[in-house]
Amino acid sequence: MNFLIENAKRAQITLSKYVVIAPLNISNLKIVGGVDVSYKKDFGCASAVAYNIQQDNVVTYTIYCDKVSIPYIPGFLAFREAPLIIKALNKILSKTRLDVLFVNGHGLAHPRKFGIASHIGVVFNMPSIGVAKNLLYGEIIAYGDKKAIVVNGNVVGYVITNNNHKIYVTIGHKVTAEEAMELVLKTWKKAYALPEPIRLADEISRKEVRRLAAKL
DNA sequence: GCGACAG
DNA sequence: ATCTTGTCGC
Repeated sequence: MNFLIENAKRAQITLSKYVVIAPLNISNLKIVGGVDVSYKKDFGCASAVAYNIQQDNVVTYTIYCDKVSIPYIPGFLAFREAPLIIKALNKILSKTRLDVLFVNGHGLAHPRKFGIASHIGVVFNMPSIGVAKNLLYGEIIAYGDKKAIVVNGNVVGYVITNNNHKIYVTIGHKVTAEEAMELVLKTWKKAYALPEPIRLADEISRKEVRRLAAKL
């Protein structure tokens, strides 16, 4: 089966209508999830991590690996990674609840306002936030001491810095741009390039890919 | 046509 | 994202 970009575009445009931008009320949040995928050629491993932000520790985590058939195409990352992420998420949701999910990539800072963070959030009807190391779409506008990520005149997220590290935080689903930024700042340790839930998912998925690749 | 381009 | 060991530096 071939991957048809025109069909994928229509799917994104249609699904983007289901994205909700609303306050999450992050003050009492406890379990923050993080997901990421690592690869070895066309073999990928997704990891989902549940992180307790009140106790600063990992509650549990899951892994799901499989061959991937769709290549990385800018603007269509979700079609490559979502199949693995969905499996890892279903596994972790059978063990714990997640109050919000951090996804490695963008949410509304996307040509069709439907980056992978929004995609996963809508599919699971769960609050989600995009965390990316590079910009895909949108412009950066400084407002005082903050740098907003703007798409079609709307602030969809913020650029935040930590030592030498810079990350782009955007609305995925069921959260506001300000809350997304606050929540990421709250889980971002100074020594690392990414907030804990995603940093750990990245570390676990990468180790798993290497472990399995060594057995081949 | 040219340049940009999450992971 | 990944290819890739040890090594230079804070």
